[in-house]
Amino acid sequence: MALNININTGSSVPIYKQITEQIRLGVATGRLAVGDQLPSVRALAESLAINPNTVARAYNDLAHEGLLETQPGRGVFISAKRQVLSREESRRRLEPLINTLISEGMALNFSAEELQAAFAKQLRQWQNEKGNHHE
Amino acid sequence: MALNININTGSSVPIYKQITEQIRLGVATGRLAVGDQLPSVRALAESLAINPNTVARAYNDLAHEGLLETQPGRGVFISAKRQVLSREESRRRLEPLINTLISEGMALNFSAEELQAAFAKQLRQWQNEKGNHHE
Amino acid sequence: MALNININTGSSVPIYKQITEQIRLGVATGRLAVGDQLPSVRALAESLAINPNTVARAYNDLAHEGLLETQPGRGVFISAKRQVLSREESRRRLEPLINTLISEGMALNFSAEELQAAFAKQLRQWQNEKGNHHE
Amino acid sequence: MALNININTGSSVPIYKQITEQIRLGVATGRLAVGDQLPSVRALAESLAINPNTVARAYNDLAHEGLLETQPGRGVFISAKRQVLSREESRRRLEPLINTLISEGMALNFSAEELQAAFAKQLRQWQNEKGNHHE
DNA sequence: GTGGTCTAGACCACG
DNA sequence: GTGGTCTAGACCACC
Repeated sequence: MALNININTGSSVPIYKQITEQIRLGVATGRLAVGDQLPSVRALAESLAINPNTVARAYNDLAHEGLLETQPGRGVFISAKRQVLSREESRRRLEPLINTLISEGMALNFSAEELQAAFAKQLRQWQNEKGNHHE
Repeated sequence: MALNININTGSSVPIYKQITEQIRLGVATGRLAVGDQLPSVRALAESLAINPNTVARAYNDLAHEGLLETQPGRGVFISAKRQVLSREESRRRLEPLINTLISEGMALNFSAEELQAAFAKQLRQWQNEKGNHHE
Repeated sequence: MALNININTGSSVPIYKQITEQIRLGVATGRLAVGDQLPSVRALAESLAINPNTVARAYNDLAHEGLLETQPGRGVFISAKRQVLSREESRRRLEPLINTLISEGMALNFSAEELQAAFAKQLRQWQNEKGNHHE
Repeated sequence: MALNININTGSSVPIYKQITEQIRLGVATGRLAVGDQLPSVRALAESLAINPNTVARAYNDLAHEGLLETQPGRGVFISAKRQVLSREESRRRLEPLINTLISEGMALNFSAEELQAAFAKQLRQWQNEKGNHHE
């Protein structure tokens, strides 16, 4: 199944990050497998109606991470996924992300229960998306 | 209890956001109570070795959120909590925060269940902390 | 129709407020419609012969109010209208505006009835104006 | 009846202006008559728990306007009220005040009807206050 | 002393 | 090209 990238130009998240994030996630969720081919810089830029430089930057970032490879003349491919972080290191990185969400959520006047519910709801939506790709 | 703000000038997170974040956190945990006076713009700027304008911007943002009040000539104070944003707007702002956590969490190879559990655990810690400050 | 902003540097009203005020007015009267692009920070600063930071601050304030959106690298646009503040907060902010009008009006020796009449008259003019822009 | 001045230190309106405004209004509404004595700078400062300099500045402003006179050694008194502005000039000054209220009110998402109602309601409150003083 | 406003000019991220 | 952030330093209003 081809990767379907969605861009929100109104968001404060930079476009190139939206792209890298979605590809990274596609790999993490199994939607993109090792060896899969991605659209060319030009093709993706055109289909998203954005600047080719922006796509190039996203691909470039991912190539530096080793998540994909550009084979000149052939195209762009997902390369082997490597588990670089230890479980413990992953937890260490996760914690501040959670704390940020909690403190900002509380500043927005949400109770712990509301935050919990909103988080669970959003998680379910993500899982549904993932489920659909496996059909 | 005095608030101790720490700044990391090397971080990609803007300084003024590091400040707002830590003050929000102080309020959320109960370390900062309604009516508490914060250090003056100049004093905080000096102790952090940053420009007063940067502190002023942080205070300004929080004042707009209704978290604190600036009284020209007198100082800066934690204000009584009130619902400044509409619920709809609050939800609109909460959503991207949650999505960031989920997508980064998944990029870290955590399952939905693990994320949910980690979030719930962290929330419980916050509530305990807050309880302690209310003694 | 292009928005024509006029600045009075001699006024005691801060420049950034003169700007926000005129843009708010443009939106309220319908002269500025959703999706319209505003002049860039630098362009407006140059045409008004003021510092770009001052324009940026005005735009920033309006963005926080939800009246416009800044898209880094692309420009500044009028955003779809939405209820950003809670009704309670909106009323809280409206009240001092009304009180100022009343006390200044009374200082000008107008009776309550005269003020009421003048206000109603002005309101009608606004509605006519707005109607014209919607044609 | 003695003048009862109320100060709101949390307001964005400077304290000295709150004082001048209330005295000006007391005269306009007849609550303060020509020849009435005002509390001394020191006495008023103490009763309001504010800085004497602030009271002095307020009295000073009003003395410059000719609304009150300080008679050294005797006290501060309301002096003759003079109608300085022509009716037409008053109207010219009133109009922009009304327009500001309307455009800001609309930016706060209030309809013309809501603005009209809020204005009428606030006006009634002012009249009740005035009425009470005449009892 | 306090915060508010403005300028001038720099550097960065983004498209 | 766009806006975002930060610094340095000035002047003002207020207390």
